[in-house]
Amino acid sequence: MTRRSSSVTIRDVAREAGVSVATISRYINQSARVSDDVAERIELAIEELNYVPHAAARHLATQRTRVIGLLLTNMHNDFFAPLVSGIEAVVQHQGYNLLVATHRADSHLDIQLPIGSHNTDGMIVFADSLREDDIIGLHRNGFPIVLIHRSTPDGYEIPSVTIENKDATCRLVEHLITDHGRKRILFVRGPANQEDSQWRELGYLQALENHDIPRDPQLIICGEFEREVAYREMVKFLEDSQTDFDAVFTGDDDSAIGIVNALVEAGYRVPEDISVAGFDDLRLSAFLTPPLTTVNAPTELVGRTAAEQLFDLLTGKDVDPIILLPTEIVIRRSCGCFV
Amino acid sequence: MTRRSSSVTIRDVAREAGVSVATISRYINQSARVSDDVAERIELAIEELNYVPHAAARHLATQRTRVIGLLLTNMHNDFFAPLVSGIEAVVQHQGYNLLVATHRADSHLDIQLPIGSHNTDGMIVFADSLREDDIIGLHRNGFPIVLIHRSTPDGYEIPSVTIENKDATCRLVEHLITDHGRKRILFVRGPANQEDSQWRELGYLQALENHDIPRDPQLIICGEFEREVAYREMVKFLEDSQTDFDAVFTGDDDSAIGIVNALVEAGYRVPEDISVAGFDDLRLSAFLTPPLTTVNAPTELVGRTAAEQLFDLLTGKDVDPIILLPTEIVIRRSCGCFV
DNA sequence: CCGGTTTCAGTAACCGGTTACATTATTTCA
DNA sequence: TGAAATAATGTAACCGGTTACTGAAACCGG
Repeated sequence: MTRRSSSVTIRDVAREAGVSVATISRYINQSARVSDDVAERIELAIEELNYVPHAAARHLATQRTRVIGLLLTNMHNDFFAPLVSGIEAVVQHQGYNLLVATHRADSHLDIQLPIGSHNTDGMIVFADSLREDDIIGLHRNGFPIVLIHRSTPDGYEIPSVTIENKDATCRLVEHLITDHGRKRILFVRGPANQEDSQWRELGYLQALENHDIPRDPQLIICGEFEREVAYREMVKFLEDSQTDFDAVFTGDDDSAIGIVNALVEAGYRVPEDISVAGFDDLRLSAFLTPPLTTVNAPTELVGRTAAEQLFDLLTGKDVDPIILLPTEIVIRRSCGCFV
Repeated sequence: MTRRSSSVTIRDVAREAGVSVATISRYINQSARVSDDVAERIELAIEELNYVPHAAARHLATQRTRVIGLLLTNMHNDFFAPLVSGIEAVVQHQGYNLLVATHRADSHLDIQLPIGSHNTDGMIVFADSLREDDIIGLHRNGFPIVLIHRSTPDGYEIPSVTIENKDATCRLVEHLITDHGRKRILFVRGPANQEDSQWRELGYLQALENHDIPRDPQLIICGEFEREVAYREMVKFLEDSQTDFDAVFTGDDDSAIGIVNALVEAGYRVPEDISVAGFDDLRLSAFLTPPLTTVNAPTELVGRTAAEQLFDLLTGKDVDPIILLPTEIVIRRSCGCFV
């Protein structure tokens, strides 16, 4: 009948220990010394009553949630496991909690964001999980944000952690050209509005240009960074297109898997007939048959770095506005090399 | 100087709209009708002031957080992506948020759990991420819990969502025996204290027994459900052991990848020389070369189901104490079949 | 026209912590 | 020895919502 919840509060503990609530609070938060005698009684009372502080009450009083948010576009791609893992490690180390949500930038704008200043102390925003004006809006309100796999909007200083895409892609495609003599290289692009995908496409085009290979729009198909989509598109390409090709560069490893599968099913040998290279270096890429030549993206490090940036932001430390993490070409078998 | 945060509160909105805070609250929560006139003024005031309700204050007043917790052992294995994805979908659909944390059952017990009754309305506990007495303790306090990949402790009615392990394993191993004539089947087990691993081992042993094949302790190695560990152990086995074998069944697909890799490196052909089969049917398993014969575990469904169970628990609905989701054998190429 | 509902809105007590300020006891040191 | 500094604790006002209770106006049937 009474509204009082069954949970034991700080006042119960205070009564049990024979001290004031302030003292309990100070003891718990170590915010001031308490005498040994009192400390012991408090310890006992807490034990006795099985007291657990009420998070919401604490958040309300302190105006901090000790929670940080992570906004992703989806969670089912294997790419996200190390990303979340890296973030989680830092968050846990800092004694914070991690709130995870998925959201698409294009979704109904008027609905309330699952995470934001109302329930987290700061957030990490992945790629195009949030519209630019929403990001700016939050930032303008002083809400700490770190962007990953997405650059800072012009004119704003929102820290961002990205990886080097273009140059590595260019060098890897050049590897296909110079070391394996490939000239007709199919490019499998990702989502149009995702920066990683755009940079990788630029790197691909750059490599062609560097070697005076004319670009052929026929040689670009769209895999959406999704294995199944890439597989389907590749099958369709093999059936419909008369365009011949001798290599495939995919903007992501996940697609590369689908591509290789489609190729093998169609009777091509990888890498003898067709060289294949990807981007990401997923945990599984080394174990594929043939092992996938790719670009290593330090995904867990991206997560870790972004989380650290965010905590620097929260503690008022200086924060690098832009962090560009290096990537590294990983030569394996799928391009044609013997390793 | 003042402690007052810069954020706008419900009282500001009330003043702006010329009504009381109660009315604002009622309007926002749709907990009672307000006249159209008032509704419009409130809407305007909220817009004008850019008001966002303070989550902690709301939680404190309602004694609900609208957050559910997910406790995992780690996050880096690809297995977790669909699991989390499934949970997240339901949680989002219910208008809740998802708090994710990792924890090991064996870690220092006295440290406060990252999630629990203090900051979530309920939680989903994966396998051995939490000690049995901690689970029971929380449950005794009336905290809603759903277990996944772990059965209910004896004598308690904590809902659990698990998958059928033993029978499917048995049948798959029998497939290796009867359809491919394998008799010396290596088993790669997972963590000793994980139930899935235990059941799969029982299924393996059952299959041997059904076909009068003597069990050989030499033919069991430990892969810990980790690709790299399985790889290393397999390499070691190939170097050290004189024991011959003609098939490998691994308790999980992740290990199977490492196993195949070790076998291929050692000059074996899969499946011509050695049949390989796994368990899980990870997204990538179909794309491996050769495609992996395995048992399909409905991992996303496990997540979805567990989340639904938890919400039933939260809303006082009847909850199945035990849900055992069916698994299905998936025959591909790695066992030796032509598909 | 009148008592009884129904509808809409306001007042203020609460949720369970934190912390500024006040108070008392204990040292410290000239 | 006594004034000042220090240490340990208590009191009560917050934090920003929700909601039980109350009151006023509108509505309704007879």
